[in-house]
Amino acid sequence: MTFQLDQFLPYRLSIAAAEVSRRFAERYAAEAGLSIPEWRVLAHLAHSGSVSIRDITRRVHLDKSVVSRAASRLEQAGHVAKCGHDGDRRLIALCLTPQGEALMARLAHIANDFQTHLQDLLGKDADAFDAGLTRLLDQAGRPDNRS
Amino acid sequence: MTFQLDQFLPYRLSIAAAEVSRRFAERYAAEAGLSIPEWRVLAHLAHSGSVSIRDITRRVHLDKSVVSRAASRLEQAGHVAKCGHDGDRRLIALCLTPQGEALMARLAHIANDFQTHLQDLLGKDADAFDAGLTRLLDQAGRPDNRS
DNA sequence: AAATATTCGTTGTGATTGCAACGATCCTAA
DNA sequence: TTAGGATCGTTGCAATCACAACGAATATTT
Repeated sequence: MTFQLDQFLPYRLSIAAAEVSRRFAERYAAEAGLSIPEWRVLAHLAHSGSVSIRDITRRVHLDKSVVSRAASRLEQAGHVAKCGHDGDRRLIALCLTPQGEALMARLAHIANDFQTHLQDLLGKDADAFDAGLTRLLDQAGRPDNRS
Repeated sequence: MTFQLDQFLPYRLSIAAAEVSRRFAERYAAEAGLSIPEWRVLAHLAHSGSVSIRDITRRVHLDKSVVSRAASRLEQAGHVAKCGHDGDRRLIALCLTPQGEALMARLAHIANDFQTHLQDLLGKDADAFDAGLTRLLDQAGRPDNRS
């Protein structure tokens, strides 16, 4: 039974993802000193308006403790404000401050550039690659409701 | 400037890789109680014969401290033996024990099944998806010589 | 309404990671 | 030959993560 690790899809996928993330993280770390969780929280807030930590946790694939601490750091940096939620006092409504919006505008530009760069790199395989990702992600979200 | 995190390629890639790895890790953790680094070291040894930690570090995309500790655990579990290298006494020659080979035979079967499962899931996009991964990985290995 | 269960965000904890020393060994050049 | 530098594997350390426990607030059940 032969087995070649470097032809094994989960391995290749993992290395590719780590490398792509590392490269992109370099850029927004240089721009704003953000960690990966901080970037994700910020990016999610950018197109979701006011959201609770629970919502972010669910949509952004991070543990709630990670989101909580990332949100605190973002708040301390002045990018995010924590307003109490109206109806449910357990919830916290996170939203971007004007400063956070300005930062996110710059980051969105960087992100879109990076995405374009990747699509160029993928060339003719770009569409099928993305379709494949969709299939893997659909399968992922299916069975467990993530604790 | 609109930005949708869940259409952003590095993010999608990262989630997909994490999910695929998690699923596969479930299987070999159930079979042998291995961590991801331990699995990678074992899998690399399976088709590389006797190798040093340095070699594994380079080919398997893990820090040398991680490889070192994984190798120690594998040795303690009896899957791997550390023989001194012939010419260079700085190097360590890692190789599978018979027990390690037997384990790896079972794991190779599990891995190949999983790979087949993923390819079925990808369907007609499988080839292009793999080609895309190759492009991303080629780009990755290019510029820096990884410390 | 009272009691119980569930959910929210935070915080504590053990394990793991990445990075930087460190001794030991080997290589290179004077 | 010998001194200076490079490389090997290990280990120490700070930062981070996953998971559990917790108080507070809300839902649900009786």
